[in-house]
Amino acid sequence: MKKITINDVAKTAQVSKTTVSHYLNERYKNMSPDTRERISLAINDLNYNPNVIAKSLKNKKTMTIGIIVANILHSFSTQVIRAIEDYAHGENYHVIVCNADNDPVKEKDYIQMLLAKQVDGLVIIPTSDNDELFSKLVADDYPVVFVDRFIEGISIPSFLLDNENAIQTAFNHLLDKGYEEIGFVSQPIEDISARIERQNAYMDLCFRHKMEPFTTSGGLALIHQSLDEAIKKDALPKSLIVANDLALFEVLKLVKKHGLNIPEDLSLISIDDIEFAEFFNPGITVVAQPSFSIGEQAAQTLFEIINKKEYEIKIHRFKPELIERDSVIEYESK
Amino acid sequence: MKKITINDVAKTAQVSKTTVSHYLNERYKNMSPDTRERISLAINDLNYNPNVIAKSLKNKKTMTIGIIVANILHSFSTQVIRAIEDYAHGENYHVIVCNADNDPVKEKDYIQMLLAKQVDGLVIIPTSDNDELFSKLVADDYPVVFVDRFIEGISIPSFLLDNENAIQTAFNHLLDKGYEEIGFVSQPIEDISARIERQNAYMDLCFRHKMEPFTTSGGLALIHQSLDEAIKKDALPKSLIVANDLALFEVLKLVKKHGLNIPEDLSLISIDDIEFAEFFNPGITVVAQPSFSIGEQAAQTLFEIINKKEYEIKIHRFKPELIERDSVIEYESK
DNA sequence: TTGTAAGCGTTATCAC
DNA sequence: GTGATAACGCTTACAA
Repeated sequence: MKKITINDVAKTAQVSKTTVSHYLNERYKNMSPDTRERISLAINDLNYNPNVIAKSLKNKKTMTIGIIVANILHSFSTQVIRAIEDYAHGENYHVIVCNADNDPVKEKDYIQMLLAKQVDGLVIIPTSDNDELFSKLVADDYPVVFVDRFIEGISIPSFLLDNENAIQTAFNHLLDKGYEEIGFVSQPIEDISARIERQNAYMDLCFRHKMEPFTTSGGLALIHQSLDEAIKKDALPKSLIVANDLALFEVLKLVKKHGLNIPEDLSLISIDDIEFAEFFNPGITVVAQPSFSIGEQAAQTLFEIINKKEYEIKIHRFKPELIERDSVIEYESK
Repeated sequence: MKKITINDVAKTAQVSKTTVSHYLNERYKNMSPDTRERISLAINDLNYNPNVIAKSLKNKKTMTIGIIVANILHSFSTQVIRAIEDYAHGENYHVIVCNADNDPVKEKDYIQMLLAKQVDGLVIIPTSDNDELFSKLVADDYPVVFVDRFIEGISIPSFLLDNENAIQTAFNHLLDKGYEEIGFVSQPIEDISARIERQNAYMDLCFRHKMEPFTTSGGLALIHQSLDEAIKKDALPKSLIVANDLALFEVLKLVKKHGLNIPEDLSLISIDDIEFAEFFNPGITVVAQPSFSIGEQAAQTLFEIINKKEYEIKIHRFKPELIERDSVIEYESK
C-alpha cells in the first residue's frame, strides 16, 4: 500500500506542491480554473488523502482534544462525552476518550499520552491524586477544564452539579413524604469532591433535622455487604438516598436478593437519571443532573481557552431537577 | 507554554540530539554512563515530553488503531470496545473510538478521518452502504477487521455471533416451555447481516414448526407503535424473542405502559446480556453473546495483519449461551 | 498565478 | 560512543 503524498499529486497535476497545498486549504482566489481542475482530477485519480500527522507537526495544532473520565460506566460520563463530542464536531475538532477507572496512576498515564499526542486541550473528570501534574498543566498554560469535580487550590474552570442542592432536594422530598429515617448510599468518598459534597450535605441535613445518619462505606462490593448486614440486623432505614447510578445498581440487586418491595418496604431516590429508571418496576424517582449542559459548557469554555478568548476560572454550578416516579411512597401508608 | 523539544534536551545535556534519541529509545549499549546521566537529568529538569506526532511522521506508525461502532449504546459495543482496548494496551497501542450511529455517511467520514490520522488499523462494525470504500481498503492492503456483521463479497476477517444458533436457542427454549405463539422484535433489518440472519432464522423456524410469524418492523419508535397496536388488537403473541438490548428497552417500556405482567401475560427472551437483566423484576432470560472473546479475537487478528503475520480471511462464528432467569414461564401454568 | 526553500520534531544512516 | 545530516509530508514566507 504505497502512500500517496502531496508530491505525487503535484507531479500528476503538473504543479508544485505549494499549489496543491493552496488547493487543499481552499485558497482558490488566485488559482487558474485550469490548475484547479487538474489538481482536483489528480486527487481523485490517485485517491489522495492528506496526512494530518504531517500537517499537525507543521501547524502545531492537532485539532483534537482529549477527554479523561473517571469511570465510563456512569451514565453521566457517557452523556457528558456525547455533549463534548457534539460541540467539538462543530469546531471541526475530534475527540479522544480515555477511561481512568478512578485510578490516579492511569489518569496520569493518559494525560501524558494525550500530551505526547499533542492534543490541543483536555476535559478531565479528575481523581484526587495528581495535584502536582494539574499544577504543572496550569503553569504551562495548557488548556484544561474539569467536569463533575474540582480540585482545591488548582485554578482550572470546573463544571459540576450543585451537589448540596441535589441532596437537599432528595432529602426534602423524603421529609415531605413523612420519613424520619433517611439513609445515604455512596461509593467510597476518597477525597472526591462530588462525593464529599453529597455526603456532607447529607450529614448536615441529618444534623439539622436531628436524625441519626445511616451511611454505607466502601466500593460497590462493600455497598452490597453493608446493606446486607443492615437488612439482617433490621437496621435498614425506611428510605434511602443513593448517590449515583452505579450505587443504585447495587441497591437494586440487593433489594431483589432479599425480596424487598419498593416502595412498600423501602423508598428510594437516586441521583442521576438513567433510561431504565423510567421503565423499571417501580419507576425510580430521581434527582437528575443536566449532564448535557454541563458537557456543553465545559466544551465551550475549553475552546475559549484554546482560542485565547476571555474566560473565567471558577466553579460553575448546575441546578438539579427532581423527577418523581414511583419509588417513593408516603410514609404513613406503609 | 514553550514546547520543549529534543533539541533543548540535547543542548542542556551537551550532547547531540542523535544521542538523546538513542537514549529515548533505550539503546544504551554504547553510551557512557555519564552522558546517560546528563540526558536523564536534562529531561527531568526541562520536563521534556517527546512529541509522538513527529515520531509518527518519521516512523510511519502511529501506534493507534481506530474502532468504528455502529451504535455505542449497545452493551455489545461497549464490551467489544473494552476487550479491544485491553488487547491494544498489551501491544502498546492506543485506540480511538468513533460512533457511526448506523449512518453510512458518518461511517465514511470517520474512516477517512482515521486514515488521515494514519491509524495503523481499523476495527469496524460496518453499515451496509460503503462497499466501495471497504473494497478500496482491502485493495490498499489496509489492516481491517469486521465485528458483529460481515459484508458479502468483501474479503475482510469478520468476528460475530452464530446468529442462527442464537435464535434457535431462544426459539427452542420457548418451544420447550410449551409456546405455540412466538413473536420476534427487531430493529429495522436494513441489509445488516446480523439482523438478516436473526430474522431469517426466526422465519425458518416458524415455517418448520408451522407457526404464524409475528414481527415488528421499523426503528425503536416504530417498535413501540407496532407493539402498541398488537396489544390493542389483542394480537400480541404470548412469547417474544427480542433481537437486542435496545429493542428490549422498548418492549419493557411498552410492557410497563400497558401494565402487562412478565412472564404471566408475556414471556420474554432477549439476545445480549446486560447488567440490569439480572436485577430487573423479573430477571430477564437471555441469550448472551461472548462479546469479550469476540473483541479480543478481532483485535488479535488485526494485530496479526498489522504485523504481517499469517491470518485467515474468514467469518469467525461464536457460540451463544442461554442464561435462564424469570421472564419465561411454562405456557401451561398461564 | 505559481514555485522555491526552510522548517515542524523526530529517527536512521553513516561517519568519525 | 557520539554526531552531522537527510528524510518523513506538510505549510508558508518570499520570490519570480
